[in-house]
This record gives sequence, C-alpha cells and structure tokens, in this order.
Amino acid sequence: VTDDGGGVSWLTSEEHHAWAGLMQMQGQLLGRLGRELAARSGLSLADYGVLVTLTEADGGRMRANELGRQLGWEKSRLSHHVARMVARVLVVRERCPSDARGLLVAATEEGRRSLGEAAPGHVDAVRRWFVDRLTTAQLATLADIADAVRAGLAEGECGE
Amino acid sequence: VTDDGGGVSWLTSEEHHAWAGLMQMQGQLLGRLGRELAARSGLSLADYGVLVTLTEADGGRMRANELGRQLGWEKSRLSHHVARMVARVLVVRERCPSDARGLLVAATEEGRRSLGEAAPGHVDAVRRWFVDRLTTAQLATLADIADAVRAGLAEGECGE
DNA sequence: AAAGATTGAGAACTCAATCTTT
DNA sequence: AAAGATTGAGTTCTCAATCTTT
Repeated sequence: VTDDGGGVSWLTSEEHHAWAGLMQMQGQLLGRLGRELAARSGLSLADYGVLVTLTEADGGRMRANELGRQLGWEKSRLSHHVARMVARVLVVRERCPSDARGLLVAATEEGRRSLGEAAPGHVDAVRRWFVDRLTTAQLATLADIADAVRAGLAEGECGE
Repeated sequence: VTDDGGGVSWLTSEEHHAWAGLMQMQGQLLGRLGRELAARSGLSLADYGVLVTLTEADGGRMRANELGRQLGWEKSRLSHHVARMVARVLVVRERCPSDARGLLVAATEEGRRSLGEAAPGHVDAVRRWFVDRLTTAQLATLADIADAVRAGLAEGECGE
C-alpha cells in the first residue's frame, strides 16, 4: 500500500509493475497481431477466432451458444459478428435440428480457405512476438496464472 | 508442433494453454473490471487510465503525444477520447507554450474528483479479481514476461 | 518534408428491449 | 417463465485523409 507522491496507487510497486505491464503488453500485442493478420489475410482476430473454433468442432459446425461460450463473447456480440461474417460468406447459419430455438454456425469453403491461408502466418506471428520471447517455465507460470484468475472470475459469476 | 485431429494448431499444447489462457483471462478480466468501474463511478477503464496518467504527471497536465505514448494509444484514438472527455468536463485542452503544434491535456477539478471517487473501488477490484489470486512469485514472473514481450515489440517497431 | 494533432467514415462492441421456442 | 438468439441505438476504435507548425 504505497502512494508514491501525489499519484493514485494503492498497489505495491511489484503489484503495479505486473498489472500495468500485463495491460500494456496485451494492448500492444493484440494491436500488432491484429494488424499483421488483417494485412495478410483480410481477417480480424475475431474472425480468426470464430473460424478456428468452428474448424476444430465436430463437422465444422457448432451451436451458436457454445461458440460464444468458448470465445468468451456475449450473445449480442456473437450475433452481430456472425451476421457480418455471413455477409462475407465466411460462415453460414443453419437451423438446429434438436432444438428449434437454437442455431448452428458452420464454416463455409471460403471460410476454411481464408483460415488456411491466414493460419501459418498468424501462428508464426504469435511465436515471433510472444512464445519465442519466453522460457518454458514462464509459459507454464502464465498458464497457471490464467487458470487461477479465470477460476476466480468464474466463481464470482455465481456466488457473488 | 501438434495438430490434434483436423484443427489448426501449430503451438504445442503447453504453448497453446498459456496463449489461449492469457487471451481469455484478459477479456474476462477487463470486462469485469470495466463493468464494476462504470457501474460505480460512470468512468470507463479508458477514462480512468487517462485521469490516472494525468494526475501522476507534473502539474496534472501532459503533452497529448506523451499521454498517448504512455497509454499505448494511437493518436487518433487519443484525440477522439480526449474530445469526449472534454465534453464531459473531465479534462481540458490547453495550448502548449513551447511548441505551437503541440497540445496539453489537463485534468479538471471534476476529473480529479471523479478519479478520487473511483480509485479506491477500482484498486480493490484489481486486488480482488487479480492480485490476490496470485503469489508474489507469480506476479514477479508476470512482470518479467510483460517486460520481455514489450521489449520485443519495441524492437520490432524500428528494426523490422 | 516531418511531427503533432484533428476529422469523418466505417467497423465493432455494449446495453437494453424484443421475439421465438421450450 | 427461462433459454436461445436477434435487433437497434449509442459508444468507442481504426484507418486514411487533412490541417498546422516546425
């Protein structure tokens, strides 16, 4: 609990260093990766995430609900984004046979092609700017950190 | 280099765990903190960042250029955001005495008041959802990670 | 020309309200 | 009523073009 002279700062300097560093890193990293991806493939990071998730799913299609959950998106965001991707013929909406309330989202041929073109370069960029800068131990710790924080957030959703 | 059956994934599972976990954590954490902050103070995380940065600066004012650099924002984003904050009387624009091209941005009384009201709750939220979930060693490693990645990105800006 | 900053248009996100099916 | 999804309005961010001062 320090306040280093006039400013507002009630984290210790170590805590602040970690927190502020994380925020800055994330912003710059996403900016860089997003621009590289868009320049080379015309896909945004969001598009990429949707296509990867769909492609990894069984049959290349997925309940919209589940897609949103895996991406960590709100339903409204997903709906708007899918609409834009449908307009660009990257995905299609399909009726869900088992539950008429539901929706299936499927990658089109065009979507698979775009992803296939974009993926090698993007993975390379993730390596270049992120993975290769870190040690195995650092990556392991980071994974633990992410798990711990997400577990806390997940608890908070309910019990709060 | 694994491809676990039809999907696109050229990171090892450890690498993927760290990378995907980081992205998810960040999204959820910012969402949670942003909503709590907005609900309690009417400030967005972006507003908060601007006010903290200005308040910590000498005289509570700062070159727009430098402000953008510290926040990691593009000049256009900063300009739009400052315009919105001026409209809400949280900051004011001032002419820069030393360079007529430049601009100074200063926190208003109202801006300081809003920040003062918002800060304790926000810092508490950062502790609750983030800092307190982690060990000292994890925080230290995270700071190192952020430094390493940012150093790489900074290099890339020029040398590339 | 380069640096500092603004502007406008378009894309993306959030919130609240709505609609359909269970 | 609850769950799955869409819609519209308002806000914020990005990109490119522009303007002013150095």
